[in-house]
Amino acid sequence: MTRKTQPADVFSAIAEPRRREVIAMLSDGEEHAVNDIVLRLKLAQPAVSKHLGALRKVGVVTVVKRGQHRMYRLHPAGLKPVHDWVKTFERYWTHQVDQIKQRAERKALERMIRMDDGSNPKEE
Amino acid sequence: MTRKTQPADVFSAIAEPRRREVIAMLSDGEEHAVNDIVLRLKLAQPAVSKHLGALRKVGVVTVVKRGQHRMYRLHPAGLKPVHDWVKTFERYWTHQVDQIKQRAERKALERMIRMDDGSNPKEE
DNA sequence: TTAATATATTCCTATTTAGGAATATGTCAA
DNA sequence: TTGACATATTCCTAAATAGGAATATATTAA
Repeated sequence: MTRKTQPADVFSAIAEPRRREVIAMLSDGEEHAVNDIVLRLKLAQPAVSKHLGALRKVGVVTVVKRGQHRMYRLHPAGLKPVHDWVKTFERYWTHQVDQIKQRAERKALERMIRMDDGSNPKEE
Repeated sequence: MTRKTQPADVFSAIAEPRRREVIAMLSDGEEHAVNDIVLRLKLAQPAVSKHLGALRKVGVVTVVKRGQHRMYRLHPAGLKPVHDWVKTFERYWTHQVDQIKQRAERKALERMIRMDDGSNPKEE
């Protein structure tokens, strides 16, 4: 897992494009041996093991020993924190965008009229 | 923005916890001056400017000059790539989990019976 | 113009971390 | 046991990057 310090949270874990590739490959819901991933993604074996270790540490994949292979499988629940976080912004690109923008613009206008430059931390 | 090299994509941009705090603060949909954010999040001003620069570069915030202030506003559409990506896994933690698991286990069993150790890249 | 305020940028440094090379560990087959 | 294969780990190095300090830039006020 690239030495000692690994992404501590799932947001950092998925920031790595290769790890998203690994996730994509595992998103068929099936088990895959490390070497399958090595061949498919054309990465070095240690690199794959490290990425899988990182994903495992944040709960995005699980592993079982099966013979001399370690079979990795996606554990999608590990991605739920990301989903929940970004889902709170979903409404912005659906129908409520206009309302929100209008509210913001109205308030901004108020501020301009009042000449309130924000140097007083009264908003806190 | 922390020197020259900045997160090139939105996944890396939101990996930073402070930047998610900035996003949270802007998620009221209104404009905020840099100094508002400095005061609210208790970060140094250069740090905030750098984070805002990173978020702007990936399209998560927009900025307008207003007097001597730069007013930043959330641009939620910039988060859509993350949303779209993670949304493809939504089904896993809803109702279809069992079907997928069962299919995976059936296939895994086939592999075991065939003693297919995966050393032949026939899956490609 | 000068001073004050708001923000951005540059330089520097420390930390994080991805990848390569080599090696270690573990499992199976002969 | 020995050898082949599968995977993990360690060591090293290079790149990315967060933050601090100092400075630059821009805008407004006097």
